[in-house]
Amino acid sequence: MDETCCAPLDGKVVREVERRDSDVELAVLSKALGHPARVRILRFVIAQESCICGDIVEHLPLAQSTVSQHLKMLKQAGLIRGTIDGPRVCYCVEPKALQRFRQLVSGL
Amino acid sequence: MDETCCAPLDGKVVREVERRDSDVELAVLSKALGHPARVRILRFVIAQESCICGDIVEHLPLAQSTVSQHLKMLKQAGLIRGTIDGPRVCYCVEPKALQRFRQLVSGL
DNA sequence: GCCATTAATCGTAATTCTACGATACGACTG
DNA sequence: CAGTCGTATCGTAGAATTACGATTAATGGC
Repeated sequence: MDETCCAPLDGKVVREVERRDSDVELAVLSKALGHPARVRILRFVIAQESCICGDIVEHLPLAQSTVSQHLKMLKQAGLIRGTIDGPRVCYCVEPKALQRFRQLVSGL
Repeated sequence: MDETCCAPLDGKVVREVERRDSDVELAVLSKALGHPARVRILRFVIAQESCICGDIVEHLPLAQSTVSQHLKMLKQAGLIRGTIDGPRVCYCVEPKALQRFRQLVSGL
């Protein structure tokens, strides 16, 4: 076995790595909300607490395909989740991700 | 005088406009932190509380011109301020903007 | 099974971002 | 006043984002 491979990291190194991870984590979440349409979508989803994609499209001055793209980005960042409900897709917020975002921003 | 011009808005309209403004406001701030390098720069500036541009460049694996670009974006979003200090530029955080960002994210 | 409905994906054009080296600019130093 | 140091800006190439219409895929009703 290679001693250096899995040797325990000291506290300083651990914190260093964690900090860099959280740089990326915060950047990913921030980027997801880096467009007004996505802020609006997220707020709408939170307000409605469960909402069908079509409702979001109606609520925004954007094409269905564009909204779908924005939803995809929010989903990839982990901020929302989409569950299939018959022929529709029901979107809802992912509270843990939102909480994590709050935590990271508060911790700045 | 045109009555419709400066007529008082009713509460509903005011809240509507405020909400849309804050969509953009949150998007602008989020976008500024939508890149790991900028998160790292902001954290560095906060940690050092006052720091020379050159120190930031040393601290990141990026060219000086790239760092300067990122600083410009953070400045344009209002998150940092740069004051000229002799031949150098001293960057520091803009606490009000940071506080506003926290407020907007908490309010989601 | 066929059709309508709903949402995702594809293709594409225009714009913006990211990174770099090179260059310009402003302010001290000798 | 010439030179140096620290930053900003310019030019540019490649990647990513944003928007749309057209198409595809999946589901439920007839």
